[in-house]
Amino acid sequence: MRITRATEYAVRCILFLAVNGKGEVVGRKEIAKYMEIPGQFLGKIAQQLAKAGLIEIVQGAKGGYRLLVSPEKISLLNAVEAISGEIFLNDCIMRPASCRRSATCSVHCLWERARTQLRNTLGEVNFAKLMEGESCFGPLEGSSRQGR
Amino acid sequence: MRITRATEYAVRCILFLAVNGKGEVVGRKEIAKYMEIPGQFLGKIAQQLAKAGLIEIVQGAKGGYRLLVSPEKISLLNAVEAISGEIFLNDCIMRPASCRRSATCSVHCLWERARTQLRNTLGEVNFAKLMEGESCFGPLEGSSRQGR
DNA sequence: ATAAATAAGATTTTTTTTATCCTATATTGG
DNA sequence: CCAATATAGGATAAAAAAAATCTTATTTAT
Ligand code: SF4
Ligand code: SF4
Repeated sequence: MRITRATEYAVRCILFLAVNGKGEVVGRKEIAKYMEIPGQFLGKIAQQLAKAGLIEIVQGAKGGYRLLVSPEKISLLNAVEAISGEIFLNDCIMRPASCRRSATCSVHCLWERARTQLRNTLGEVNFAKLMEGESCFGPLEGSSRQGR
Repeated sequence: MRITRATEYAVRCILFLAVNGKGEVVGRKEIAKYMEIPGQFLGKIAQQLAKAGLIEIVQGAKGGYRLLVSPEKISLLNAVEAISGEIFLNDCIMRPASCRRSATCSVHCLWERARTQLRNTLGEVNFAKLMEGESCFGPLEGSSRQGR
């Protein structure tokens, strides 16, 4: 029940690009160095982010990555799912046919609820917020009170 | 971002024991057959459930497993964490020292929030509810409105 | 005693994750 | 145009985690 390292790296990468300004090209090595990401691995991750339309890859000397979408329009969920694919918590949520009980299983329903809630929480915060660091404090707007 | 098969099996096992009644000994093979769990694998899982104090293992002929705790006192979270250990969503939540940014990182805070929320959701439902199947419908008592 | 059942440790197999290697390609600047 | 610089992209390797099974030992009912 963990996000993968690749996902964590992707979040850091987007965050760094966001801080440097949307549209600004930042070298892969620079990102890797500052965000402590294995350089080549970042390359692979960038490919997926590009495929998801979040960044553009600029080749050649002075190449690097450029954020295509405004930070406030990228949610943490977008970043996570761009790398790991849609979040399901259990196989039966992804493919109900994988378990013959799924239609009537009350546990199944719980997973579904937990999943929706998790996705909502991650979907509520965007990278503009994350840059500011404000998301640490107070309740998220639009969400009913929950923890902290 | 998935629960493991072992965890899913553990949940099924407890559910089956709960349906058969607390204190009742049910053979491992019977559980495995009805709940479609690889028999020997269930043995391993049972060891962990026993270590967590949820079940008792009864050896010998007519042996099997016996639920030690009332279904209403076992939350889904208890079952999950008995097998997978405490839920953290990211390494930095488990060991803040693993990332030097953790003290000031706003993403870190988000993971913390998501984690708390997830654990709360799983902690709110118990196996008595799951047996009834009621947990599928309506909001969970005690929780502010969320999804569905 | 014997048969029936699980325990427990070791081991194997499979899958996923993480990372790197290598050749190709694009871009900049002289 | 050429050389230097950087990333792309496919293949592969290494490591870790998950899933399952094998083997021998132990326990208990009859
Ligand atoms: S038993 Fe329920 S929760 Fe488990 S896999 Fe089947 S449908 Fe999903
Ligand atoms: S950057 Fe933030 S979220 Fe990522 S590991 Fe470090 S503290 Fe955690």
